[in-house]
Amino acid sequence: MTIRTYNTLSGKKEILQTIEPGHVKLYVCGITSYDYCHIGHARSSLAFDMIVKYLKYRDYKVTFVRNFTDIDDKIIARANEQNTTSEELANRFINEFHVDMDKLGIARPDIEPRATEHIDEMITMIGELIANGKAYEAGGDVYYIIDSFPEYGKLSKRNIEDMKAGARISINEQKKHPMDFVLWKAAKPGEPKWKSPWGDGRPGWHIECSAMSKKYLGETFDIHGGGQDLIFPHHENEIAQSEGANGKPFVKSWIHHGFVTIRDEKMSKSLGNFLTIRDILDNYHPEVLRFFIFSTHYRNPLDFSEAAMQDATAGLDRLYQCVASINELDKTNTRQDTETAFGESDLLKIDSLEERFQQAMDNDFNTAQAQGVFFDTVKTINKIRAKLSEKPLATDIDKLKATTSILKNLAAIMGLLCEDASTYLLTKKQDMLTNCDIDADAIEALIIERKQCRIDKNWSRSDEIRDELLAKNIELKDGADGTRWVVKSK
RNA sequence: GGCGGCGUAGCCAAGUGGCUAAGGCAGUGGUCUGCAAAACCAUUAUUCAUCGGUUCGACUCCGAUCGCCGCCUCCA
Repeated sequence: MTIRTYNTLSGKKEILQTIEPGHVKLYVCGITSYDYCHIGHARSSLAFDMIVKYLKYRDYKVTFVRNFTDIDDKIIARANEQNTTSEELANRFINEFHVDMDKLGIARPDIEPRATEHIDEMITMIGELIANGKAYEAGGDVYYIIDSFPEYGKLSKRNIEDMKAGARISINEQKKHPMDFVLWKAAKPGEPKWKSPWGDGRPGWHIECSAMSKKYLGETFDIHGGGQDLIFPHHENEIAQSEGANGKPFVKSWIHHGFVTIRDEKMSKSLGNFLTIRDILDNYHPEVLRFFIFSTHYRNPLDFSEAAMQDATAGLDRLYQCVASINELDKTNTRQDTETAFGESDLLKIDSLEERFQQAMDNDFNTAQAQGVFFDTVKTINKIRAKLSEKPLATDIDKLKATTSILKNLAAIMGLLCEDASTYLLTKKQDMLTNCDIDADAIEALIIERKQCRIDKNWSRSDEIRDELLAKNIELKDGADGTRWVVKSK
């Protein structure tokens, strides 16, 4: 089996063929660090975290580079507002980014290069572009000559003439062609600046990724990723820069993920429909966010809502409850005969779990389908669990435990089921209890009272207790081994 | 205006021309329960925005129409 990924450049799903056998070199555009991260950033980080984890699971070596843009107009403007330096501001939000990523359980990339630490590499590349006749200096700025790169537009599938018609390009007297983009910006008074052959200034946005990817991954590498909004102009310009300077293909395959929307609109500060990762984690377990993000394919838009998060919570709980119920099985009272609870079709489902998971994930990382495979398996496990007699077959228990173990390993690729199941459920229960009008001891006391009522067949008082607790969101579950309680979600 | 994408059940969401159109949430009926809950079983799209076309056969390919979204300025 082979992994196939959708390549924005070709517009098709393609078989993953790495330049160096068994080694994927991946570059992802990271954040501009001037504010807290929102759930769109979370989607980006989570998508590539999942991709890296899956590639490793499929035995690829992965070199993963994700940059920080720590110098740009927004950073300078925000630093001025806050009476600080752009360096301090950028560093502060890089730290906050790491705090959020750690909470989400996202593994660090192998290399996290910062733009300001690669000014020399950028200056070198800009020099090469000027030497190749693909850039010019004008008043301390350096611009890329769009017309010198005939393939300009090949990623975003647009042509220069059409874009001129769009007429939303700001007029800049310095530019020879309105679409020429800046490689180096002359410093304005009071702005951070670096020395260069064209005078003091700072790099344009796009050049950093060309320079840093070259340094860490080479002139041509396997996969470059980012959000769909980066296709144009950022990634288009990166191609022009890198291929213009190196004379070699830049990237084999481009992966772009979709947006998180709120009420079907892209999040943006101007619309005020903006949610930070922290806002979400205040109210939801990180795995709920992960479950939600991976419930659709990474290229589709994903609409955030409280209802969707409740659905995700219910789904994740179902997975954890299944794992917990199997963990609780013990083999102290088992049989050794051959009357298995597994039917033929059950075995077929159970035994094909990993293969079906791989099929889904090999197909452009189809996490939504993979989640379907998980639930299909959970259904089978629950069915067998319900069929087990009081004295079950030892090998049946082994099989159930082996299956949940595989399930957990596969779910971990999406960062799901990473906690101990009973700990997750218990913690959740305790968290929810703090919002209830009653404590655990009082609940236990009522359960004991109700137990006696039930022995006495005093059903009215027994039901009264149950209703009383239910009014406080506590739900009772009578089982063979006594009564348990759960906090009902709203 | 140009380009890209989407439209599958009440909601969310898979579906790489041919097998019963996955799965989740919600709902309904049943099993289990003293009654419930959970779990399990069954059930919920003769149909995939609409209309045409290609094909022996299309949710899947092509064209048109309608609706929604994104990019074309910073953006994950």
